[in-house]
Amino acid sequence: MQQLDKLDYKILEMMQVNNTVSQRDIGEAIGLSAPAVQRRITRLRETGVIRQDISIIDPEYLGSPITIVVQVEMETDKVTIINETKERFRKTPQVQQCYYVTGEVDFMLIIMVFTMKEYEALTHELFFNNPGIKRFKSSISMDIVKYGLAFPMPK
Amino acid sequence: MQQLDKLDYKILEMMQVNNTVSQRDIGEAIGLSAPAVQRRITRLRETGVIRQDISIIDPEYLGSPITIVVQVEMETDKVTIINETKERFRKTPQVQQCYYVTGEVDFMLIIMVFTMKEYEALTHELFFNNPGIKRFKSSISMDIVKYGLAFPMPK
DNA sequence: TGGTATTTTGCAATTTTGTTTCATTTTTGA
DNA sequence: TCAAAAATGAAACAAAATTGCAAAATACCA
Repeated sequence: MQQLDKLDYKILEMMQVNNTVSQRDIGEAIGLSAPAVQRRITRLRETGVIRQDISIIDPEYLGSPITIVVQVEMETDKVTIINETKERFRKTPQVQQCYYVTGEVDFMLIIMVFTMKEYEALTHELFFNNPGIKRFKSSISMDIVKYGLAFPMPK
Repeated sequence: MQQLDKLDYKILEMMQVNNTVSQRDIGEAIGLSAPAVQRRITRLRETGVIRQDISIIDPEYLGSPITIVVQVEMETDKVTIINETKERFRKTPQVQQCYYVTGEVDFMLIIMVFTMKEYEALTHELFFNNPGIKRFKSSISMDIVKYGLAFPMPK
């Protein structure tokens, strides 16, 4: 993907908040025709700038969701162990996000489950059954103050 | 919103991964006509089960994004102070997510910036200029292992 | 259990949106 | 300055979403 211009930024800015706006409306907002907008969106998707298009679901309507921020400390820095662990986290559906971080701990996880029983089982699966893991600390969320993936466009 | 049924779950399951699939395709996958799917989606949106529809953008294409997990500890538990702080986090565009958590710290933030200068300025704005905040700890992400908001449907 | 009211559904028609074509304009690079 | 490449808008086209309506399924109550 060659350099993005200001029009691309504006399109991304709109779509990272609402990707159901029509190309006509986007075009009107930024001063382009619908086909021009459509070509840009297609290219943004093909090149991976737009990585995914999703609905954000409010889990409150599906039960009593429990969000937990988990800090994971590893025994070792061995690349193979780290990579295996990453792969396991990636494949676990309850893990919404996983960051490999600097500092005292190695991983930060955002996990969502619907019961504590489910979380307990998950900790066994993810942590206790994994010899590479030294310890983990769970912080339970009492309030999801902000929830999204949007960020300000640079410059 | 009255009780969701299995068909709603399936629709949500599909759309939380890709909300550009056509209603016809969804209908085919779950055994409903396109209009039936459309009515369900409309209701899911109106009632807030589907909270938002967005494009996920890969910030790598816009510069050198820096993701930071920040743990924030407050001086006090006073509700007004806590609420003001929540509101500030909510309104800050660089804050992607904010969880109010149990344990040693009070808030967990996922922050994205494009330069350390920007982060430094942000810490002043959010933390140093806020007397309610006792201390904060930044963990810089070296690798975003997993990145999303999807979760497994219950049951 | 039987009957009625309510809701949900599919089909067909309509409307809106997305996509393609093509000639023109703009930008790029030599 | 000029030629090649890229991007654009208008119009035509295709596909998707939406609406109206009658039939089927479900829920409710006597």
